[in-house]
Amino acid sequence: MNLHIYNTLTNKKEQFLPHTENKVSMYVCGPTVYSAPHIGNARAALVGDLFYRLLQKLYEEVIYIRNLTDVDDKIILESEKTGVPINIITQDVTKMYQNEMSKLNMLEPTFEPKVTDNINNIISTIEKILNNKSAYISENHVVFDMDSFKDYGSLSKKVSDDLIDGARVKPETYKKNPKDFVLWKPSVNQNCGWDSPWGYGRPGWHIECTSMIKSIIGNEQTLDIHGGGNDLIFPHHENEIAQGTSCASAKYCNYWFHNGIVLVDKKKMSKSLGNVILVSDIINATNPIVIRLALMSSHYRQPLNWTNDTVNNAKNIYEKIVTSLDADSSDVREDDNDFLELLCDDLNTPNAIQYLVKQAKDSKNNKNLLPKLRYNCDLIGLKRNSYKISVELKNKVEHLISQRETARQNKDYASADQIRNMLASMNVDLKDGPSGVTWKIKD
RNA sequence: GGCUAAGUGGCAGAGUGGUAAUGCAGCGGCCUGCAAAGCCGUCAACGCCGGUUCGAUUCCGACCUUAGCCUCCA
Repeated sequence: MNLHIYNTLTNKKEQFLPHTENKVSMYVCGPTVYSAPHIGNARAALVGDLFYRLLQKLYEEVIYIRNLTDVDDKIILESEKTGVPINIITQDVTKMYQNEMSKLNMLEPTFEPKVTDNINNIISTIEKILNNKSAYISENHVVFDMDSFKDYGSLSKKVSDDLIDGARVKPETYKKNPKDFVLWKPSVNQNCGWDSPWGYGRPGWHIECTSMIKSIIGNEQTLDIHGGGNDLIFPHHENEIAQGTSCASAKYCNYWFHNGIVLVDKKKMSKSLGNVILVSDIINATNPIVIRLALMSSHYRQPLNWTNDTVNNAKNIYEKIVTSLDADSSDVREDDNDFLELLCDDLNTPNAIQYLVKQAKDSKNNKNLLPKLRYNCDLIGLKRNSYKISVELKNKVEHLISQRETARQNKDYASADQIRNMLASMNVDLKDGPSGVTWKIKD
């Protein structure tokens, strides 16, 4: 089975071929840990997670790297604003992020590097770039020299002059060219800086990714897949290509994927608009697996407009699948290549979900489909929530149900309905089926 | 202004050179004390204008609209 990925580099869907047979390396830009994760962070992580799950099915060895940016102006700003020390902010947010991603059933990446653990690697990558004469030192900054890199714009398809036409590039006195970007900058903040050959300072934004990738896969290796939100294409990933090409002789990366952003009311989520939806807000109100499904409901490259309907839709689909799975307590699994094939088509999750719904429906008349349905749910990370139902709760529920049954037999429907409402308020869902009453905890 | 995408029923969202899945909502029915679930049936859409073609929603071009990027951003 061949995986096809839409490559931002070529703007085409291409067959994926790993640089080294049966070994795949993938890097996905993780969050800057300065504030609580939002739904956009979750979407990016989910796309990485789905590619990772798929690659693991297809290849023997898969390295999945997702970084944590714990050095950044925004973090320093947050610390100055709140008075909370930088390392406390980054630790707390990191914990929050990891915890929430795990609730959304994201697999742990193979590596989860942090900038603060990689300062030496970053310094040595910058030295390589300087040695290759692709950067210069100016006013205590190390600056990437865009004159040394002719392919700039290959990813974003932006022609050089357009960048200046926007007239929003602030010309800095230490830059020879407005397109040049900072690899290392001086730091006045005693709480955020490291000694370097260029004085006390800290890395620029872009260099960390390249440096951490190279430190894991090797400086002269080509990364197979690099992903992230499409708002990172320019300038972040463009700059990564520039520096990643200038610190080694190998090609930097073969395949680039970019996920669309999450819109709220058809507008980009942003703090200034005040429409940011936090992961914590929604996974407390809704089953995280439903949220996961909702995030998969549109193709990853499309913008995803987040509305109540997005969630309701996912809830309904989840219910259907779960109802079918509940029909059988077995946990036999069986490969389903038809399903895998849908995912191999550039991660076509809407199609895959459609397939699942149909499979769930068909399995009602054909129990032989259940092992495949289970396998497919596992593959995309749709797991059941396992509720710990205490003995007390179980007894209480069953006692109330038997009271209700008595009432029903006596045609005392007012009491029966009252008990059903009481159970509903305990999050217990009743169904009066042909073979008696069944109940479950609502997800 | 430049660049990149996208425009499908009430909503969400697939797909295709021969008029179009699926889910939700709606409507009608079966079932039910009622409900939920389930089942059956049903209504309804391819931005606009040209071109290519026997035939386009699907390919090509213009236009319009929307979103994103060009400044931190997943």
